[in-house]
Amino acid sequence: MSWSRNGESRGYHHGNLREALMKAALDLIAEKGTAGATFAEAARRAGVSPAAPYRHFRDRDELIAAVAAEGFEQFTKVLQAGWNDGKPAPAEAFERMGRAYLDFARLHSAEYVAMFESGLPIEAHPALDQAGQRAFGVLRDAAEVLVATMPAAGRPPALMVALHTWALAHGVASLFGRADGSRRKLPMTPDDLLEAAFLVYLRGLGAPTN
Amino acid sequence: MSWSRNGESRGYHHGNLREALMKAALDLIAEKGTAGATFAEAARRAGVSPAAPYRHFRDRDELIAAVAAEGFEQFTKVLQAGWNDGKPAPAEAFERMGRAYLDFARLHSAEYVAMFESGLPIEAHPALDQAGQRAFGVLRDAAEVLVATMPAAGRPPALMVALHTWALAHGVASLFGRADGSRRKLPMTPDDLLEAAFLVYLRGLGAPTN
DNA sequence: TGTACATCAGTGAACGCGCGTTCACTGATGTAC
DNA sequence: TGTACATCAGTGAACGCGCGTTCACTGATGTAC
Repeated sequence: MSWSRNGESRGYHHGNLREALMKAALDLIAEKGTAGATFAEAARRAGVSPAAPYRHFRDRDELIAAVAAEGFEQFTKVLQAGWNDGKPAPAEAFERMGRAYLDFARLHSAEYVAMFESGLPIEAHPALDQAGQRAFGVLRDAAEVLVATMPAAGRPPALMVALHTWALAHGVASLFGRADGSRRKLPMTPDDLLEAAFLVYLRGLGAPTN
Repeated sequence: MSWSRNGESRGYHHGNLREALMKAALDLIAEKGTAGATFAEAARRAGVSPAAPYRHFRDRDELIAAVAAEGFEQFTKVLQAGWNDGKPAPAEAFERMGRAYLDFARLHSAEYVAMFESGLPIEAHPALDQAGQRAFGVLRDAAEVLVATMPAAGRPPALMVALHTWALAHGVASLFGRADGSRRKLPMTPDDLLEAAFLVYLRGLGAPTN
């Protein structure tokens, strides 16, 4: 590589500026929230002049949108890994996916904020919208499989189950799963809280809870 | 009153500046998000010089915190009204409280944003923290009553039920209940989605669902 | 293999803007006597 | 009832700051021949 990791010396070209700006934006979100992620400061952290980011992003929103979109890509993989094709049993895999959801929100809270609280108008960022829908697709497909294990009579709509799951996981993550100071105190771990909620919910659906 | 509603003419003293600034902050949050609510712009909208707000709030955060705290006060009342002392039956009242939750999030979305997404460190604003805990107290008390209607064997902890309810309602509200452009599309109303989730959840708890 | 040239990524200086904040001030209100 | 005075809420001008954005530029890289 032509640039040093410590930023001590690098050539005229950064070589990796796009990624460096996204990384800086994530750090800024983690430190100061979504409003603290400015173009100028991201450039400064990347060790580059304030005009340089314009070679890679049209404006600040596009940078945040790129960060959020990449967050959704990772999120999709994390959910897929948790679900693991529903093995060994759909109900168990579904819960494991829920824990994977929370892990992501906790370990990648800056990405999570960019994805869900950036306030970007999704119409203006179709790539972001699609990335988000791919992530939700994992949830929905898992819900299809889960629902199919249930008795045909009174089988609930898979889409509804997927939406309920998402709402529950998102609610737990954003109320209690924050790493920053705005998190609410809790007498149990967010994981345990979500797992318990899933168990109750699945029982309510009439699902086999292994 | 000594000040006209249209701002056309008023005396040297505004007479109502504190409230006017809070109202302006809410409008700004609704229009541009939490970051768009600046001290200067709030002063401008209240028809007052940029130095005037300092007579009422130490800084911008204190203004937002005041807005959020008042939001929690209203929220508490709305939840209490929905719950209505658990009448006529706890399960029914509990769902009604859930709808009240969503109504609040939809009809007072700027307050809701200030309450849950302002990024204010709660330690720094104890009054805000307390207001939030009073709101949660309504939920917790309702959960106590609801749980008490269930068979003593296998009765779930009320606190857990309250937290699950909060997470579910917050998840639905913040993913699907927004009035602004960042809301996700949904093939049903958020109210219906939440109500269905409650029904499933309560069934899972073994609650009598009237 | 070398050279000329096009392309590209980053420079650095400059600008206008809105924000936060301070300051000495002034007009209005209320109260003591 | 009137007057003097203290208190308070808002003024307006000023400042420094960081951000977003533009601009002509320059150093580096890659490629055609």
